[in-house]
Amino acid sequence: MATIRDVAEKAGVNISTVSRVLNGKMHVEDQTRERVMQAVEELGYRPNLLAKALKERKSSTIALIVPNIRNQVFTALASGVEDMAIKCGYNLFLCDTGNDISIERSYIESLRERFVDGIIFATATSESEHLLKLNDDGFPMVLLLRHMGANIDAVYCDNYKASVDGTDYLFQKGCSRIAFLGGDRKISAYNERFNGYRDSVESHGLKVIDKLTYTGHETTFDAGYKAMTEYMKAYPDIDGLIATSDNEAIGAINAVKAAGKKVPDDIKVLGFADLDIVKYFDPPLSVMRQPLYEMGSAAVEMLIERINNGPVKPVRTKVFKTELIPRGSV
Amino acid sequence: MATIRDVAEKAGVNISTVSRVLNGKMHVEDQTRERVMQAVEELGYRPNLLAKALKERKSSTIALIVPNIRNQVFTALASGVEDMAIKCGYNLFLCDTGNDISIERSYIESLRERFVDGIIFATATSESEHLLKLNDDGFPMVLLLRHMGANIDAVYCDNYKASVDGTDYLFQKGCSRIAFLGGDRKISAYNERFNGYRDSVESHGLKVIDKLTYTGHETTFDAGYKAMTEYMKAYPDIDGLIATSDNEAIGAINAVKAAGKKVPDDIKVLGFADLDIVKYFDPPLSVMRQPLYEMGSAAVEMLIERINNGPVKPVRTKVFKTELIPRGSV
DNA sequence: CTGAAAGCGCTTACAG
DNA sequence: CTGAAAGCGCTTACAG
Repeated sequence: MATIRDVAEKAGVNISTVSRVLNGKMHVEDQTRERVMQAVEELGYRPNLLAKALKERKSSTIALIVPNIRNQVFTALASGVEDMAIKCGYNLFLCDTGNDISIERSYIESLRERFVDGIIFATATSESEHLLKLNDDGFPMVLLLRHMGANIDAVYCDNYKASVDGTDYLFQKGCSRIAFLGGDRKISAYNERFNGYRDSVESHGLKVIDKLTYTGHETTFDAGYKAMTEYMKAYPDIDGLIATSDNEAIGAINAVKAAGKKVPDDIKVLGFADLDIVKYFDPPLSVMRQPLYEMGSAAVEMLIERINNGPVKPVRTKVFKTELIPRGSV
Repeated sequence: MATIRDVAEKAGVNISTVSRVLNGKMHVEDQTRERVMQAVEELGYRPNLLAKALKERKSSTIALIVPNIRNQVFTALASGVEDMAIKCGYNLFLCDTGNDISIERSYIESLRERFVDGIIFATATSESEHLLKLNDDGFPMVLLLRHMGANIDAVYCDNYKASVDGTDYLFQKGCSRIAFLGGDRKISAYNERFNGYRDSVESHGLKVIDKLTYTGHETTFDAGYKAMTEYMKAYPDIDGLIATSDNEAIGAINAVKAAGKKVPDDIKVLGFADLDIVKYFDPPLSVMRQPLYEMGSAAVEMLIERINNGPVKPVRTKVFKTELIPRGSV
């Protein structure tokens, strides 16, 4: 590989001049520029970004940390993050923690050793003290999907309102006995969605159906199936379900079918996210839609702003609106 | 951040000694090592991997290039790639080309500027001349899922045999009029699956049903829906379908249902991949299973071997077996 | 076993 | 507008 030295030699100038031409910061005489560019061309010169980064103390890389990339929620997020990162001149490291906090820690360590300019976390829980600490260190970071209160930049959606609206919608469609299918309360999104559900149900003078057994679970198809099966046993009069994830909603629908009941006639089911596949199910899943791709893009924009401006500016949050997408399951 | 110089000073040794302790290559006296490690500890020293990479000409990063991360085939692959990369001490760049060859080119350029040690491509087509060239340059790379003939390391599955077996299976289950739902023939996997289908059908003395209109299409739900709808019109006696992707298969099943027919009673549908979600559909999708996660891991192992051994060794390929997973759709 | 020095390929004050 | 020099933080021959 040709270096800046080779280019300088070929063009008959000093390496600093080559650097100036390539970075376009200072005025360089047209003739000189021409000669440099020609040398660059002829040698097929490509700058060594490692050297540049070492000197500039800026790598133009960012990282996205997710708990499980095979969950389509995070895939959609990753897609938005990746596209925007590239658009802004950054390359993206993908890190999958598998929900293991010690793996997350070691990711953070190696990413800092690589001088990534910032990190987007889609893994925050109320127990993520290491994230608080990282933020206090002034390291550029943005929480995505899940927040930790007011001290860290974050992009998420209006989970509480979405859940109120979603539950109200089920009532409006004739449900009178609505259960909630949650996720780990240590995750802000799930906690807020529970609160929204609870407030809607109580405002209708009814009682919450939420077996706290499911508090610690993951939002998987199988968890949804299992939970719905038990709900139907424990509360035979259930006629509606709001799930905190599409995966659980689909699993729950399968459980309803397996029990010989019908969706939406016997039990209406509302999902949360609008993953790419859910409209192809039978019945197509009605959801509170989160604009995941756009949220991913927004997180990158926020992160880059933080990278450029440093930790001085006030903490920012961007809260996306959810949208009810009525389909066949309600 | 503390540097190696700070550590050396604190420990009262030369920076080269610090380097030796940290890299553990040469013998260092126990006392000296102790002092160094203590200084490292006290300062919270972390090495600058950019500087290390610049000096060693090895970044310990690799990249995965996919056409569309939102297609679960590539998510499953990425999961295997990421886990194995981390296990081997590499960080992973994720690059999504959106099937745009000029974006792929610019990814390759920036990745080389970042001195990634190698790249895994899940994007190869018969028109990927730039990949041929990169390989000729001696750059470490592995093709994943799709190969380009014998000159580049590759990991894929036995598409031809899988397709023969899959089609035979449909015959065995009583089908006599089996259509094929393909993908772009410029992609080795799709081409080989067509060939397998064709040979099976012809060995039964029957004719291929494959509207070449679909040759250039993407393997999406909607493409599957549309194609199946037209197939049913053009060939009302169709009683089986082998799809080259799960997405198309699901779309096709929906088309069958929409036409008032039943799967599998009227038309049997076989998918290809075994994406995480397909067993939750109604009916659950029968598939030829590709071990995507394992294929991703294997590609990393092959790539790292290539990185360590250079371009001298003969080209290697690893071909995974597929497995028939019978479920409800056949 | 350890130190002093050179160098990886850049950028950027500092001169002129 | 351009050049010469220092330095980013490491590793690794070269001496001793």
